[in-house]
Amino acid sequence: MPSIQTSTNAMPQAVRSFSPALMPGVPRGASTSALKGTLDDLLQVMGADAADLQRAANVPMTLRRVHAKAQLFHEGQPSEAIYIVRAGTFKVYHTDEEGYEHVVGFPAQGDVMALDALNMPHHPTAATALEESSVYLIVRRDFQSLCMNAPGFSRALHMASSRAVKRATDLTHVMAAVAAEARLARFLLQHSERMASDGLSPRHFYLRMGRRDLASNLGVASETISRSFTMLASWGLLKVACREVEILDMDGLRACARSTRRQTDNTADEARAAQKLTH
Amino acid sequence: MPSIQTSTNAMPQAVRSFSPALMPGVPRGASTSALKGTLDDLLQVMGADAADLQRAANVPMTLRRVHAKAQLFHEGQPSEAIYIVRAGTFKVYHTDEEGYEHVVGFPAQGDVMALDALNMPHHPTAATALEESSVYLIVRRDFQSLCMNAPGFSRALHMASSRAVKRATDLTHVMAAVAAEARLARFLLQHSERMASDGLSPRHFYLRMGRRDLASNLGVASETISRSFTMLASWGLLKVACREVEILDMDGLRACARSTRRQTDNTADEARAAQKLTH
DNA sequence: CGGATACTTGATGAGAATCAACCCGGGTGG
DNA sequence: CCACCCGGGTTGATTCTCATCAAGTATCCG
Repeated sequence: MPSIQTSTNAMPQAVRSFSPALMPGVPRGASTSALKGTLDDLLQVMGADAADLQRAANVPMTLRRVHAKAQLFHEGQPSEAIYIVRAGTFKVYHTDEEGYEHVVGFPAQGDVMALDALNMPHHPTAATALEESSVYLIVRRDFQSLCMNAPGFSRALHMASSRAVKRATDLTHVMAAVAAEARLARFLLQHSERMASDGLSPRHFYLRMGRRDLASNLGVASETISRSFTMLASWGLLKVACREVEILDMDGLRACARSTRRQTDNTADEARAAQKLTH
Repeated sequence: MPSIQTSTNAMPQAVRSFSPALMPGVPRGASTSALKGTLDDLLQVMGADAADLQRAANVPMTLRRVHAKAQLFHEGQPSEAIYIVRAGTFKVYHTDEEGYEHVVGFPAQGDVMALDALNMPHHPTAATALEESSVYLIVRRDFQSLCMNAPGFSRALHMASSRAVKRATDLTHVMAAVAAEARLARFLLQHSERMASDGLSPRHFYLRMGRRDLASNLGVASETISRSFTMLASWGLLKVACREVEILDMDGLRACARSTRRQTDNTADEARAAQKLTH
């Protein structure tokens, strides 16, 4: 396993013991460590399988640090690279002609950004870091040669593309729910699954994005997100303190997320009943 | 340029002269022609650039015919292949636990299906043909060797993945619009652009999907789609006869699509005004 | 012709967008 | 140190769109 020294390298494994004061997490420790990356570390971050990993050469790769609230690339900028998140979280968004910005996703560790700009001259979206982050940067020229020479990279990229398509599709599933609480519930469940697959606690986590960005991502008003949070909390499904979320009743949350169409009386009671009996 | 004999091979170039009776298009002509495909034809369908095309070998590829309303793969089925649309149109959808089916997209010529199943054991979605169609089928084993040996294929696949991500993102943009007419307008505009990029008329086309599927894709009720169609038509933006759509005022339609937030009076008047002055 | 399916149109109720006020923590500057 | 502002978050009141139910029309297929 390759070792890399980066201040934002490892997520805190013990999530349940984080202190809210630490969470904004801007300059924890000295941020002066030089950033060095290797191809095999990149492949590992991307989730390549073992066969590809051991074939990977130990060539250096450029690892760029992105400060909180800094933007990695902006919309309309000529697209000359793709970015793989090494650590941290981003928000990818598109601002339409009226200035309204629609958040497309929140890429985190292992996600590839700007994939959609590969066959376009300009970026269709912008990306800003929600916290201290670092990304592998692969410019077009290196991209070509890597696909040719590094056997595992092309495969890993295909897999990452596959995940990206899956993610975007999942987002449409979230937005397909008409009820606001259902959308939020689906989002939280997806986030929970992602946490679990990253080896973190699936029931207790800290959201890196604000209500506004979350609302934009889910396609509702930010006030509605606020209300939905208090709704879910009042039903005993979760406990929420600003951006810190603890899921109390996973099955109840799933039941709430299931209701594609509106819950008139029966389905609402069913959801509440499900939450009652599991509790 | 490779030549392939398939009854559904070429889209009718003269779109403005199609007759509605022909459109359901079920068994137009003898459907007995043997299906043969080649790698370079596949690459051309996928939109590979010239450099890759001339390097492509003329190896045979399996081309599968899919009848209208037949399903190419169903949800939960073990994923063993990807599919590239050679001709026709599909609907890709996901049915949730309540039986409600959410249409994720309408892949057409050159689109790759089941990309999201590449890194999963089972298909997360199902696909059924909306008309007589044909697809290139690439099983996992061939997929691996193709990526290794055919230099252009891996590149073409990366480009196709890029487009797929872009498509999915665009869908979220469509669904982000709150007003139903805006969603429909955005969908029609995207469809128009796609028509144009396929060399067909961007102002006059025939929708292959029903209101129900369209509504599901856009995240609204089918009745609302119906109403939105009549709304847009009554504003003089387009002329619609069942599934045949003719865009009369492209700029007006764009103005309608722009309104992210609801149009109270002024924006509605603006849209109508824009439509007036262009007409 | 009968049944089914697709599409349209109408009436009604409910949920959410919008406007607005308020609370709170953190930063800034006096 | 306090006053102040500011952005983020919560909550309330009101308007309005859309989902839903329902009925009607048209079209296709057997």
